[in-house]
Amino acid sequence: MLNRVVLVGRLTKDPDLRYTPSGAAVANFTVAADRPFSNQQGNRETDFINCVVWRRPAENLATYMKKGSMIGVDGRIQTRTFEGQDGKTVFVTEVVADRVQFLESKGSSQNRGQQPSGFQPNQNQSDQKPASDNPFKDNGEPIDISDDDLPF
Amino acid sequence: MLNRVVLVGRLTKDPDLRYTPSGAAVANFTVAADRPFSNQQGNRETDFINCVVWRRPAENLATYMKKGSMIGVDGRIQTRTFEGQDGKTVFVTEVVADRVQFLESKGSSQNRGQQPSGFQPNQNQSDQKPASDNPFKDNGEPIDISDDDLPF
Amino acid sequence: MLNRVVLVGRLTKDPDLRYTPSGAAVANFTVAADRPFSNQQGNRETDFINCVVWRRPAENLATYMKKGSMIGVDGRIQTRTFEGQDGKTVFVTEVVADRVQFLESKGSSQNRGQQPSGFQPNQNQSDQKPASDNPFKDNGEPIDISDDDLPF
Amino acid sequence: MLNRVVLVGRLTKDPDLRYTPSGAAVANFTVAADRPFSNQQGNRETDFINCVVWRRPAENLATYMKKGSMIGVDGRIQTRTFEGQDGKTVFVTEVVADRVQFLESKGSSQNRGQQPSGFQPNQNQSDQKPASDNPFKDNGEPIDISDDDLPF
DNA sequence: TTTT
DNA sequence: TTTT
Repeated sequence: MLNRVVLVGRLTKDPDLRYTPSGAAVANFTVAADRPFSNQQGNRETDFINCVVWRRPAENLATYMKKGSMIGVDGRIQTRTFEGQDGKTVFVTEVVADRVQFLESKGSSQNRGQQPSGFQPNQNQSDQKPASDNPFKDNGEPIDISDDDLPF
Repeated sequence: MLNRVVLVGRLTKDPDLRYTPSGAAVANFTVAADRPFSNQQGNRETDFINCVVWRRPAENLATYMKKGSMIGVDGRIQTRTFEGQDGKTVFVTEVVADRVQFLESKGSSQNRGQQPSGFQPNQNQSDQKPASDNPFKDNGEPIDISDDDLPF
Repeated sequence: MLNRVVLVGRLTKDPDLRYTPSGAAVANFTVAADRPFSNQQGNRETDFINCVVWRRPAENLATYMKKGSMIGVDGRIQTRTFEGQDGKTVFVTEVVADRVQFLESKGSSQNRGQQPSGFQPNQNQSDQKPASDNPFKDNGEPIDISDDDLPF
Repeated sequence: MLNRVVLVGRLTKDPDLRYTPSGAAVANFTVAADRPFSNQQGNRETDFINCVVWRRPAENLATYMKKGSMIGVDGRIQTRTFEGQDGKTVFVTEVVADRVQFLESKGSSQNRGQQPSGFQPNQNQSDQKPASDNPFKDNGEPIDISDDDLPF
């Protein structure tokens, strides 16, 4: 009856932006958050937390943040199940972000080189990623996500 | 680099208390947290969030709380993987509780009847649960949990 | 740029419900939250955290919760200043609740006796509280709260 | 009984590091956190949240972070009172940090010019601040803070 | 007493 | 100005 999560960490990959049949934007992303203390072997571990954000913040995230960018997430834990390809029920635990805070735009050097540094939208994605043979993955076209997942 | 979770909800079952080979107590439990708003079909959904707590609070949880008890959890999200029985890697996302707050001891009527209400430890579990044929599950004996999972 | 608070504790007094000139409900209340550990003198201290909630949840809080009731609060810290009666600037730090969760309805015995226990609205407040000679305090009439404080 | 705060924002001034009579380090600082949405007049407001951190993290904060640095704070709300200089009781609400996360070391240009950019400790504070005539303020000597405030 |  |  209360369910609140706050994360600060880095994106493990570029956000994956898609659209529901009804046109709602949804972005999936993973936050890598280093644990504050080291384990018994003396090294610090990292949690890789799957997150999802809907609508306008989803589009902003995909525009401004990329692999390695540091972000803050304010949201809640959601659990859901779906039918796996082998017919088995798959259990998913993920964070639904109410708000995403951009904490760094991942400067020039890690920016795939040719990119000027600074806070520029990644408009021409065609320069940056090889064309996908999945026509639904990289061009913002509707894919098979149910509108039932919309949080509000 | 920041990773904080706060939950309030009810236990979906009695906490599952075990011990590592080195004798550290660990309790697994699931918190059911109703979402505050209803979905498009007009009904409220629930998230079922797997949690783990170590050491003394694990023993207290198993002693005082049971299926249906309302608790608060202050912790962090942890992700880990293990080898499934089919050889595949299983990904787990769960909450490691730093602190568990007892908000209700689940009063008499749901207390399997014969129990007096109030805040009594569940000492003689033998009255309450059928004997398990897994000798490691219900008597607090060490089972196969790695001490590597100890958070500190 | 991220600002999140979660509290669980008890109301130190009945919520104070008022209305802005434009008719928006606002309730002030204080949450007593015991610290988890005891101090050097061996006793546990308590934090008394001032909170405010707006609109419908404000009215619900005033209807269903009272002094001693346990609640959960999900919100953010707000700071503001105002001119004190001595002309000095007063600094206020309080929690603005986005959501308030009722965790207990404060059972019968503490319920001013004549009240049946359970989850009944306190409709006829006139039975319960002596009439105030401040006409603005107990009858829901507009008082001097600025609409500027409205969070959204 | 649960009391958790997470903040991300910028320091409004250099952290104020002091020591208790028994030698425990304590740093006071204020975090400026912009609200996510704009008010009715169309501008975004900011909350200025007073915080305190003890021991080693206090010294690290004072060493590595300064006015304008972005930090994350994981802690709890604390309220306390003290006798004001006019004999009146003063009420304080502040955040006690369990953990402080450095999110930016405040690069060169804002670094008072002569400082090389990067993540260097501010060792020779004498270059940066005018000598104080209060011998207790800038040299790490014990001042009048009670050890009673120590959180653990 | 306020940061970018 | 403090709750159980």
